[in-house]
Amino acid sequence: MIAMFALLDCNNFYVSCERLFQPALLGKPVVVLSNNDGCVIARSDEAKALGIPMGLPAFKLAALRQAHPIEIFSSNYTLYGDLSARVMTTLTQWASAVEVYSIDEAFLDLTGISTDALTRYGQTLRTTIYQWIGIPVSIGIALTKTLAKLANRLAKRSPQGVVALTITAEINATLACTRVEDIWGIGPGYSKRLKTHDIQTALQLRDANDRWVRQQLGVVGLRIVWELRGISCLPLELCPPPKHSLMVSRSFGRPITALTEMREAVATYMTRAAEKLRRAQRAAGVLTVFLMTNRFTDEPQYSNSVTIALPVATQDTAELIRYALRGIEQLFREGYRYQKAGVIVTSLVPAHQVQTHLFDQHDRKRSERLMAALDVSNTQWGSGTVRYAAVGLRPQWITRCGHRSPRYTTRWEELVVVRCER
DNA sequence: TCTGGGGTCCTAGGACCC
DNA sequence: TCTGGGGTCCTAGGACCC
Repeated sequence: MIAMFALLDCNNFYVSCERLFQPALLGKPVVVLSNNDGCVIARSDEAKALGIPMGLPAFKLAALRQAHPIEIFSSNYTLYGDLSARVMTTLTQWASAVEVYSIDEAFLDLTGISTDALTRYGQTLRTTIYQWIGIPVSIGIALTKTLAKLANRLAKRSPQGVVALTITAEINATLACTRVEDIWGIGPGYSKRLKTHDIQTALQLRDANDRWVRQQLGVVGLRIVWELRGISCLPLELCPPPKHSLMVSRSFGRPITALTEMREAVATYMTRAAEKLRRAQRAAGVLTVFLMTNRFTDEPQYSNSVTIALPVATQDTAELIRYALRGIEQLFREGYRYQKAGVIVTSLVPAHQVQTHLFDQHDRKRSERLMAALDVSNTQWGSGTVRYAAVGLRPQWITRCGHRSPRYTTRWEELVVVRCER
């Protein structure tokens, strides 16, 4: 049986999440900003029509807002994550296999559905998602993931929101008018190289010589070419492979100059990373701490990192904070205005398979119980209810999020209030 | 004043081994 | 004088993704 893939993508996902609870925003230009309200990471169609590009620094919106009533939101990942989970859960009822590819995208296995029924199937799925959750989606269907991605691009522009790309003539026509940089997996580097060899379109790339492609773009590029030919090389990944690394890093709301504040920030990020580790049931064997000044200014620049091999892999917040602080003290130099810091944990191992050693002083059982209690408290009463003193009491450097909407679906005290008047 | 925060995979080259 | 060949592991860096 010939495999068939669908790519379902939530339209302007973050904007759609905001609109779900503020329907008055429908039809208006809306943007969502990155962490720290730094730059634009999601745009409504109306915002795109105004020429607002992805990644536009937020301060450049001010001029545009003089002329147009653009609505601005800070990122509200709690809300987006919850709505994403609802979409993904719904999908599992619709396909034999679902790969959650990102917060707003999923690949579906549609093998076995007859070719002429594919579009109808997609449309029913799309309607269901909109009725049940309220998020508009686009669906592209084709023989390979890479072609499904292209079909999805067409679907976004089609009124039905669903495109099945199964007829050879249509595939060829689509590839002929697709630029190489719009192919999934062809980034700026590869597309530049392809263009110097006068390969401009997906069709030209598909028909290129295998050996040449292998030499120019490696096996990754060759897989893409085969996928464009309709030969599936990228199977669905049904259970996400365990993570190898994990990072927590934020820009500061204002520059940090004092070590005391830097210590608080690093302890805070380390706390968050330890929580992520425990949720994933992993322990970290190596810890990297880094800091940097703002590279967009003329101020003196300094960035550096230090990597610490932990004697025993751990997921204990206190222990990790201890090493992280040691690291940051080593890195910190007076006289700079720091803009960002972060922690990366690597060499992750399953938490129950940690290799201890003879001289290990740490009471691992006690630590496990303590962390469990910490997590239960903070889940029940809100993040940061119980915390280590190192994170500080009232941080002044905290990430900006001046336009964040309520966490409508996950916090009782932030529920939507409906008033009925008679 | 103000420019995100996560991840993955592949490759080349060096160290080391037999 | 003449100095192999093949393998593994690790790391850094580059490419890509959302």
